[in-house]
Amino acid sequence: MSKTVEKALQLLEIFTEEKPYWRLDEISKYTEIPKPTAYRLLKKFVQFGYLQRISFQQDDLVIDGEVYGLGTKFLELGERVAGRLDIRQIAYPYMKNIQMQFNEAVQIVMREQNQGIYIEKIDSTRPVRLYTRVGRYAPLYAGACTRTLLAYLSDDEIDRILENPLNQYASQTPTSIEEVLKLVKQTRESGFAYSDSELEEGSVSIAVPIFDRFGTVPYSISMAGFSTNLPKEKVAIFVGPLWEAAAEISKKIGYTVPYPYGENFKHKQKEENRL
Amino acid sequence: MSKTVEKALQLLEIFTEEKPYWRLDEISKYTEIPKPTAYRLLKKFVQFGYLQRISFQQDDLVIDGEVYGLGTKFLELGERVAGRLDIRQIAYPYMKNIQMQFNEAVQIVMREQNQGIYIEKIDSTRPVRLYTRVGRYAPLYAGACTRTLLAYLSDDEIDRILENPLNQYASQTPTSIEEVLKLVKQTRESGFAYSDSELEEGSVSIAVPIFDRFGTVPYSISMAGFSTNLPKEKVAIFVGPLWEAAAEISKKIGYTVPYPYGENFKHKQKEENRL
DNA sequence: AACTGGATTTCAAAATATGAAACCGTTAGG
DNA sequence: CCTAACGGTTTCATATTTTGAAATCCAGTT
Repeated sequence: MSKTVEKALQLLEIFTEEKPYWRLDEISKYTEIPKPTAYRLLKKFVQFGYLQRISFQQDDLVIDGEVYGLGTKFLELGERVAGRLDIRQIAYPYMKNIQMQFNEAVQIVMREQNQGIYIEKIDSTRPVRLYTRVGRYAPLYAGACTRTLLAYLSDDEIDRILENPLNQYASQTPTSIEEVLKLVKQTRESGFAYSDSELEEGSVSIAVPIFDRFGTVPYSISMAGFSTNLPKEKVAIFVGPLWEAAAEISKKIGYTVPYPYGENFKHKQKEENRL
Repeated sequence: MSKTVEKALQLLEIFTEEKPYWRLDEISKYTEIPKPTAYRLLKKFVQFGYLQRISFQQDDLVIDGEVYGLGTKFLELGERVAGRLDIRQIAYPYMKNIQMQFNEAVQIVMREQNQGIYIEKIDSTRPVRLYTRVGRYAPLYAGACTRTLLAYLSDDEIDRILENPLNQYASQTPTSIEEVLKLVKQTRESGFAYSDSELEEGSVSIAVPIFDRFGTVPYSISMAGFSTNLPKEKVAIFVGPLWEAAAEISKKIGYTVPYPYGENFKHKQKEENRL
């Protein structure tokens, strides 16, 4: 059912970061959708603003050219989605504060079912710096920010999520359920997560949970950079300010219990949890 | 042709700022698409992440609830579109500078065929302040930022654009072609545009053009606020810094001719233009 | 003038969408 | 505890749409 729409939406999927612009016959060949069909779909998407015909004159991009690319309608609708995440406005000053202290990238990740999504970021201003992207999805089991989200789910939910196969993204991505559970346990005990080369080779991040009024952890806040600047031995230096920020943000979104910095974390966990 | 996809995309259009969340049978009634059909379309959109099922527990929103709303996929793709507009990175520091000087909202608008679209903004921090939104579309004939874009098109293009009917958005929206042309002429002669209550009642904005390497005006930069803070008599105070910023930005995107501040603007216009 | 690499259009066959009606699951009311 | 009401979901025969090979068009080349 809805095969036509499905085909249409699959067509949209090819406009990736890696290859954002396509000509009709490339699309037709790549997707194996015959030219006339692809043509008609593309035309509809253009009509609605989801795609645009673009061309490049040197570096400048001009509308109505010969290749297809994502349209500004996505900007519009993306902003509309962003608008309802008022955590962003709340968190921003605290993020800025941390970024100014350490000049590392700071980001907020939100849980969305079995994934995390970056919903706000501030980049560092170092000449060589890590880029994170708002809107990027990441698995819950790898990387500090998403693992923080995972750690504060119930054991049952964690099990359910870990039923899906684990991908190896970089040299230190945990590749077995046991490894993930061990890291989850660590996070629960220490109250923060540390990752090095789990999602991206050479990139390190430190994350702590943000609690909402129900005591669940819908968001995490993290710092990310390279291991030279964020070595594991110095974690304590960074975790403190992150906790402060997370505590303030949690309070503003309705968490009434005192934020369980470090030591206290452990007995926050439900009794029946096995980890 | 592509009726099915068309219907599907029309369905997406109902998720507006005014009514962002819908239940299935509301959708069915409102769009007059029978329930099973709407159901199947919605399901596909959810599957691809363009829509989400959401519910509200007090103020918090929870995934997998009973109403449909736009999905975070739009955040992702919106950021991707934003990424290719590197004018944003270039312009941001200059925008910030102006915002700090006057504490008014500052925005960059880009021309996209017959419309303008807000692609970057900084809000003022005043207690009562104007909100602009990135991703918002505006007509070229009304409002200072878009009229600046209009003014630097050729007469022919202006005529073509003004063939479309003019909407009245607020008390001062120009409602006849003559009015628009008069304002265009003013803008061309003075090198900036001023608007008061053209798009939104009570809101004022002042805009100047940003030139690219071809000498065309793909963007404009503007300040916006309320008439108490930005009265017409004091325009000169604001235009200067805006020109400075626009000149710097223009230079950075490849405009090699000296930026034609005020007086010089007039003879920049092509000879054959009638205005 | 002929060629080429693409984008469009055509049209009958084939696949898909359609929607009235039935069904299901949860909540509300008596 | 039963029944109603109200959504969401599924069914299935019919009707509409999609489909895509081939033909055509169009704008640069050669």
